Amino acid sequence: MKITKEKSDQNRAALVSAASRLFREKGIDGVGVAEISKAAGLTHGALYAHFPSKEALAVEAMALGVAQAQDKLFEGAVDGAPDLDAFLDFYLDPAQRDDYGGGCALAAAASEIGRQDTALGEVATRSFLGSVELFEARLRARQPDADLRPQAMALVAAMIGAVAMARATVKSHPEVSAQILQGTRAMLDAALRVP
Amino acid sequence: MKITKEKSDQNRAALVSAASRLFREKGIDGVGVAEISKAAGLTHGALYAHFPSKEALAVEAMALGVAQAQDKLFEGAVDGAPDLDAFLDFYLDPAQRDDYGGGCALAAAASEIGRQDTALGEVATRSFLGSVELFEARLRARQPDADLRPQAMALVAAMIGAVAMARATVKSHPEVSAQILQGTRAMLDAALRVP
DNA sequence: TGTACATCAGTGAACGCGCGTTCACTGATGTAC
DNA sequence: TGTACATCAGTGAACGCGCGTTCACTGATGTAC
Repeated sequence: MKITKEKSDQNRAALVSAASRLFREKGIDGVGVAEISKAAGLTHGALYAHFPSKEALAVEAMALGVAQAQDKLFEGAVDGAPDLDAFLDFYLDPAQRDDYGGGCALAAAASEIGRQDTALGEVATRSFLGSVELFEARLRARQPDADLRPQAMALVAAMIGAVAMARATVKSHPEVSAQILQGTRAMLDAALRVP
Repeated sequence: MKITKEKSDQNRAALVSAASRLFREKGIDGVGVAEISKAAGLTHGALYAHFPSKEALAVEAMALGVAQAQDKLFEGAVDGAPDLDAFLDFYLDPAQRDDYGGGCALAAAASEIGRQDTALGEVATRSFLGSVELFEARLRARQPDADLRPQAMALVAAMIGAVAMARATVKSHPEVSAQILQGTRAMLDAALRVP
């Protein structure tokens, strides 16, 4: 049966939201369209009224994850400048490591993105560069003239790699996992500290 | 038909080798037992004469990848001390980034390991800690007394994260991908340089 | 405002397909006498 | 050394299952008159 435009939009958003959470939790290959649709309170057929394919849904789901992360980043913003230290505290906390579904989409999908279609890599790169710019701005406070882009990229990649490796190690060696996060926090602190 | 013990051992090794390469290329969920068996010159039934499940094969395949990486590391060893700089050159080179099947298993599976069974995380952690020890030994040359473990862990995770993100970005933004590798190389150089 | 009807989001059965795993069978190997 | 036979790695058909996608159908919505 046909439903109101408003309800249809809600359903679409519910699909993207469920996909965003489930893809991060179980990986893109690890969850099917039936499970996503069910989580959104629909049947799988309805999914194809909104998206041409699972892949197209994955791209939108990744974009939502990115948008949510930016919202979180600018939550504690003062004068438009986000609180980078608070963000690092949040990002490198064991709670974020253990929250696949609500955590960082890049860390959750890091090694899968390169194997998926280019559109997903496009969205992932945009998200990555968003963080890089924040780091770069912070670095510029102590080295105003240098080309700080590659260094900022290295720091963001390090942060993402830390969460990915912390997740890979936590089941068998929880103390190693914790040390990865701590060591990375200290490394980023040293690199970003304004003297 | 029954075959010689020697041939059987060769077939088993061929299965592990093919699995190691294909899992890194396509992800563990992205390749089936039929494809692995075919690549090893066997049918899928034979796989179950050697391994109880696909998962058990994945653990051995990861262990092989780790062993190969260590062999590579100790190739250029002088007095038992591997050439860390040469290893970094190799690891952060675009060629390694583009060689999923022959490259680093941790970078290829980073975000998948945590979702798989603990046995795989165990092997991955062992590999990770192997590299951490090398980095730690190098760091100790300039700071003999400090607790350098967390810092060494952060550097190794940064290196793996760099390759994972370089792979995620290379299709849509090759210049970003290259800068991630360059920036990480420079960061590791600075951290490891003996004054 | 009331009526007739085209629209289309959502349903659920069905599609072909490939998955991981099982199993009866084959037949050369390797062993026991 | 020669013969009889148990072993077991490998084959290939078959298992049930879940996958992504399609499609005929439903029926409330929203529009045209």
